Amino acid sequence: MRQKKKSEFLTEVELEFMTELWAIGQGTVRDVLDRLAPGRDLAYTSAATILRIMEQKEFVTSEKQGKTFIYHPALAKDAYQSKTLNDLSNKLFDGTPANMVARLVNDQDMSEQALEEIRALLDRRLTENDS
Amino acid sequence: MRQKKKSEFLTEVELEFMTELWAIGQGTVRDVLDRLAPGRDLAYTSAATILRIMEQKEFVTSEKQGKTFIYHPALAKDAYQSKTLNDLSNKLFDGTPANMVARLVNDQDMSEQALEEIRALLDRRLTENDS
DNA sequence: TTGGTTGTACGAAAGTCTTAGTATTAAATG
DNA sequence: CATTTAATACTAAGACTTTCGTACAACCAA
Repeated sequence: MRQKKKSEFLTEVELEFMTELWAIGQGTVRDVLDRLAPGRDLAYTSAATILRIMEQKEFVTSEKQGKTFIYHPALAKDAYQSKTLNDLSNKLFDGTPANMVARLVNDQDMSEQALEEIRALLDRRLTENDS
Repeated sequence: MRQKKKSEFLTEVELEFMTELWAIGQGTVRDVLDRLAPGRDLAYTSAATILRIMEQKEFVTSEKQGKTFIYHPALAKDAYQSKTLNDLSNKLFDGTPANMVARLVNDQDMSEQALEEIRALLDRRLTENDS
C-alpha cells in the first residue's frame, strides 16, 4: 500500500508561484500570472489549476471576492526557508549546518561587506548565548 | 515541442544512492544497497535500475569487473553541494547567499561551538582578502 | 552436469507534476 | 435582454519518478 506522501515541500512551479505571493502578500490568479518572468508563457487556466492544487495541499488559502479568488500564502517565507535549509542540511551536508556555511562562504562570491555582516550576526548571536 | 529537461539535479532517491557512493568512493549495486538505512526495504533489481538510470543521466560512470558493474560518482560531492546551494540561493533567497547564512544562523539550533567555527571561518576568509 | 545463486536488461505499473483544453457560470456592456 | 468577457471546475495528456517482476546469462557447488 502506497503512502500518501504529502511532501511539505513546494514543487518547482509551486515555488515559482509562492515567490510571487510572498512578494505581493496576496493576489488573484491574474496577479500572479502577470508577475511571472517575461519569457514565461503560461495559460491562464494552468495558473488557476496550479493555485487550486496549492490550496488542496494547504500551501495557500483563498477568499472569494465577488466571483474571484484571492490567494494568501499559508506559510511564511521565513519558515519555508528554514524548513528547506534544514532538509538540505540533513540530506546533503551530513546534518551539520556549519558544513553548509563553510561551503557557502568558500564558494559563492559574497562581497566582503556581506561576509562582515554575517560575522556581526554571529557575534551578536554568540554574546546572546553568553548572557 | 518539449525540451529534454535534463535536470542537473539528483532526484530524492538518486541523492540517497549518490550519498553512499560518495561515502565509499565507488561500489556495486550490492554495496550501495547494503548501506541504505535499516528500515529501507528496496528490491535488488530496483537498486540496479536506479544506478542504471543514474548512469544514463551521467551522474555516475561504471566499469565492469567480471560480470559485475562497479559504479563511480561522476560528480564530486563538493561540486554538487555548491551547485545546489547556488540554485537554492537563486530560487528562495533572492540570489543573495548571505540571506541564506543569516537564516541559518538565526534559526537552526546550532551549537555554540558550530557558531564559533563559522565565525573563525569568516575571519580567515576576511583576512585572506585583506592581504 | 545440474540446479541454486547472483548479476544485468527490459518492461511496466502506479504515483506525481506540469500544462492546457473544454464546459460552465457570473459579470459587464450595449 | 443578448452577447461578449472573465472566472472557476473538471478532465486529461504527457513526462518523470519510484518500484519491482520477469527473462536471461554466468558462475559455483554437490
